[in-house]
Amino acid sequence: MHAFDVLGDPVRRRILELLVDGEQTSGAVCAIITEEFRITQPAVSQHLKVLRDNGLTTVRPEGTRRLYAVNPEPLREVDDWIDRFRRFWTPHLDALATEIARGKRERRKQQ
Amino acid sequence: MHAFDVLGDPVRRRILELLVDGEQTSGAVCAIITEEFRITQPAVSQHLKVLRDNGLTTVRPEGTRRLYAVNPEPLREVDDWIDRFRRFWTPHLDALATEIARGKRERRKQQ
DNA sequence: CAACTCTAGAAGGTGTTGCTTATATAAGTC
DNA sequence: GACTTATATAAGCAACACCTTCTAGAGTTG
Repeated sequence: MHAFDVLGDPVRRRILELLVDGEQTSGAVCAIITEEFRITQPAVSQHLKVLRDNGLTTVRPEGTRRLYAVNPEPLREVDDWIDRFRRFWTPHLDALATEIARGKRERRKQQ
Repeated sequence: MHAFDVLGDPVRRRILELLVDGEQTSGAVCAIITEEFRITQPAVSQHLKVLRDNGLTTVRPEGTRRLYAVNPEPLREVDDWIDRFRRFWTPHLDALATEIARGKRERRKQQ
C-alpha cells in the first residue's frame, strides 16, 4: 500500500499531525480523535493499525500503553513524488536556492 | 474532497505524472493508462473527471479533443501538509537554507 | 449527410473500506 | 486474586469506490 493511499483518509492524517511533536499513547490519540471525529475507540485502533502496518508509524510498548511515533520514511516518498510538481509554484528559484534544493534531494537519495 | 483523497489512487497519480511536462489530450493519456493498468477508456474518463472536479487539473476543449493540464494549487496544499514533517529528514538545515525555505513558505501563504 | 473519431455519461455489479458492537488479552491496582 | 484500565481483534454491515458494458453527443471527414 502506497503512503498516499494511507494518507487518503482524514482521520489518519490527523493522527499523524498529533504525533508530529513526539510519541503519544494510543489512549491520548484516541481521546482526541474520538472527540473530533465522533468515532469509537476500535475505529481509531483500526486506523492506528493501518498506519503501523504500512510503516507510517512505529510502536513501542510501555506497560499496558502503546507509544506511537511518526516513521518519516514513507512521508519522504510522498515528498519525492510531489517534488516533480514543485516547479509549478517555485518557478524562478534563484541559483543558490536551486542548488540547495538539489543538494538536499541528492543527500536524501543517497541515504 | 481533499487533494490527498484524490491522490490516493495510483491511476490518478500516474495521470498527473503524464501531465507534468505539459497538457495532453484525453486520448493520449487514455492510450497509456489503458495499456499500463489494463482498464477501459470510460474508467480513465472517470478518473479524469475526479481530477477535474477536485481542481487537480484544468481542461480546455480543442475541436473534439480535450486538453488536460495540471492545476498545481491542490498539490501545493499537499506540499504544505508534508512540510510539518520535513524536519524529520532535513534536521540540520544550515541557517541560509532554513531562511530560504522559510521565505518560500511565507511567500506562498501571501499569494 | 453518412460514417467515423473523440470523449463523457449512465446503469449496474463487486470488492473494499470504515464503521459499529462485542470480546479478548495484557498489565496495573486494591 | 478480583477488578479495572489500556489496547487490540473479531464479526457483521452499510456505504462507497472503481470497474464494466452500453450509449450519447459533439466534432471531423469523405
